[in-house]
This record gives sequence, C-alpha cells and structure tokens, in this order.
Amino acid sequence: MRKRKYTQRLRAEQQQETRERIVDAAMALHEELGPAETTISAIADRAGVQRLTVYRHFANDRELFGACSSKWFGLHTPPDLGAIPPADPEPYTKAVLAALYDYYRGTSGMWSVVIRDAEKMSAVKEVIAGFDAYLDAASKQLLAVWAPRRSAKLKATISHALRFSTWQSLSEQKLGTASMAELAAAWVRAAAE
Amino acid sequence: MRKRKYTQRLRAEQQQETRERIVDAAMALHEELGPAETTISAIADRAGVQRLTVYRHFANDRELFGACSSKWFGLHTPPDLGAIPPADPEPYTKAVLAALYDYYRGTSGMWSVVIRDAEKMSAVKEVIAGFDAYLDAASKQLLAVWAPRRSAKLKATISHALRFSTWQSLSEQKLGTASMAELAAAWVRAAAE
DNA sequence: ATTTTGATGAACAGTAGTGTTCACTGAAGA
DNA sequence: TCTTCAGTGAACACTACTGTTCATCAAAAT
Repeated sequence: MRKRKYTQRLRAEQQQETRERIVDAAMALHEELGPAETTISAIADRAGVQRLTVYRHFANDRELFGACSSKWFGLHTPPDLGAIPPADPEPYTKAVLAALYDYYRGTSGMWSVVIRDAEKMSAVKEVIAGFDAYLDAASKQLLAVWAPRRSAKLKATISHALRFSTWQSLSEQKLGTASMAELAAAWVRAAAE
Repeated sequence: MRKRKYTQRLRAEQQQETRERIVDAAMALHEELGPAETTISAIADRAGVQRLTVYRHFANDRELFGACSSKWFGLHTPPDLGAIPPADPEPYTKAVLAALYDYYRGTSGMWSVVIRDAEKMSAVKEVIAGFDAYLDAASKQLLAVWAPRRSAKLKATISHALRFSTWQSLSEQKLGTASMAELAAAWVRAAAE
C-alpha cells in the first residue's frame, strides 16, 4: 500500500500531445464557427477524444480559451511596429500600416469571428482588449511623428486606420496591402492639414 | 350545422394588436440581444402572450423577422441621400455623410447587433444586402461628383466612408456628426488627388 | 341565444448542449 | 511484476430551447 515515486516521462509527453490536439481542434473550430458557437462536444469530436478528456485537461472555458489564444498568438505574432525605421511622416505611416495590414491579411479569418463574438464571451473580450492596447501604442507612435500637439481628427484618423475593420472594408474593395497602406496614409496626411 | 357569415371587426383589431405586441417585443429583443440570440420563448414572454400564439401569427422565423424589419424601417427610414442639394464635391460629400451619420447615430444600437448576426441568419443577411444596395447608390452618386473616370482608391474611400463600421469607429473616438462628416470628406478629397 | 374563433395552458417528443460520476482498460513506469 | 493513471465509454440529471397537439375558455359576431 506504500506510495512509489512516479516521475512521468513518456507518459507526460503523450498527455501533452493530447492537450495539444484538443487546443488545435478548439483553435480550428474557433476560426470556423467563432468561439461563441464552439462547443466542448465539437472540440472533443474533432480532437478524436472523449468529451470527458477535454474537461480533465481544462477545468473551464476560460482555461481552454486561454491556451488557444496563447498558442495562436505564438503562431501569429503581430508585427513589431516599434522596430520600423523612422522616416518622413507619410512614408513612415505607410510602412507601419503596411506591416499591420499584412498581418491582418494573414489572420483575417480569426480576427473577424473573434471580434464578432467578443461581446458574448468575456475571455475573448480580454484578448481583444490586449490587442487594442497594442494598437493604442502604435497610434501614439504615429501621432508623435505627425504632430506634437493633439488634434482630435488626426488622432481619430490614425486610430481608425489601424483598426481591423478598416482593413476588412478596404480589402472588400479589392485593394492590395500596399495600395491600402498608401491610401490610409493619405487620409492621415489629409487629417493632419 | 350550417355555416354563418362571420365578418370580423373588433376581433380583427384585437388580433392585429396582439400581432403588434409580438412584433414590438421581438424588435426590442433583437436590439438588446441580437436577432441570433432572440428566442421565440423570450418574445412570447415579453409580449405577455403564450408561445403558441407567436407560432400562430408567424409560421416561421423569417416571417417574424420580416414583420420586424418592415416595422423598424418604417420607424427608422434612412435619409433620402438623392434629395441633398448639389454643391462643390467636398461640401456635398460632407452633407451626404452628415445625413447618413446622423441616421447611424440614431440607430446604432440596432445596426451593430444586426450586422454582427448577419452571417448567422440568412433573413438578416438579406436585409443588410438591401441596405448595402442603398449605400452603393449613394457611393455612385458621390463618385460621379468627384471624378468621371474611375479611381480604385477614390471609390474605396467613398464606400468606406459610407459604412456603418466607419461611423462606429469615429464615434468611439468621440467625434460628433459634423466633425466626422468633415473628416471623412477630407479623406475623400485626399483620395481624389 | 348561439356560434365562432383567438388565445390559453398544459402536455409531449425532440434536439443539443452542459457538467458529473463510475468502473474499465491498457500501456508507461518503478 | 505489479502499480499508477490518462483516456474510455456509458450513464445520469440538468437546462433551454424547438415545434406540435388538444381540450378549454371567453368574448365577439350573428
């Protein structure tokens, strides 16, 4: 009846692998249906695992969603906008926007459903809030290049240009990344006048 | 066992009133929760009516949603953008946008949930498509004032300026209707250069 | 006074999910 | 060899809908 030391090795790996399969399945379903419509049952099905196994790995929705968003951001890291070399305001703005728009182009499927479902799931809302902080930083950076003094319209235009919904709208108009960035930079210039 | 002529009068009115109560309840819930989350049960509850009564008045979701959107558009008719007096391109654009943005300001609650749920309900999608046609007409109208020859960027900017999501974004930046319209008109001017 | 019928209230069967318990199997680990 | 435990499969009780049937009530219409 004595306990025995039991250090997992291979077993821990297999367990980890199951966990990954669950996270991958959840991520794929989040992108297909949106997080709000993604059920535990569907995740278990897709991962080829019992529903109970999902509950064992993740105590609740938040934990599972947290694991998903961590992995997803690992696979889809937003561009480091702070690293873009300084230049004149308009070319600089265009460069920043092009980097961001390129990111949106590669991740639009996920962003559109995640933004749509944000109101319905607080866990999603928090992730969005984190990304909004990232956009805010970029906004401040651009604003500093254009004008030291604050202008409500300039600020609004910069924030607007950085939004996913703006990329989405321009993308529906069949503009490529470079054209979009150029166009939005022109809006900013117009707002700065 | 003979049938008797039975022309409804007062009774028809009462029936109509019940129907209105159901439509009003549905409309309110559509705005609060979005059409996708609005259940027949909740509508019946709010209308102070049995669930069965709702089924009797509306054979299916589409019929009910159709009645709601008809009534709603009756209460919230979009501005007649064709009636705006011609002027120089930028002031004219500003006037058109101001009229539209004012409409958005008064109806933002409904539009935001309806656009969000459009993908999930085909009946909603169709209503959105109708409104998109209205925006397209406005877009063509504006485009004609700015340039006889087509420019992808000008067209994209005009379409973008007319979108609800653009109003929503600028509204979050605390701009008033007039400032927004002025700003978006400046974007269009910049795109026309 | 009698007929008609809109709305009721209750019931039923169905779908699709939730979260939990339990005994079990099979392979990793000591 | 024998123990441990991740994952299984099945069951359970629950929630919250859907759409349908049926007898009944009450008031409008004749």
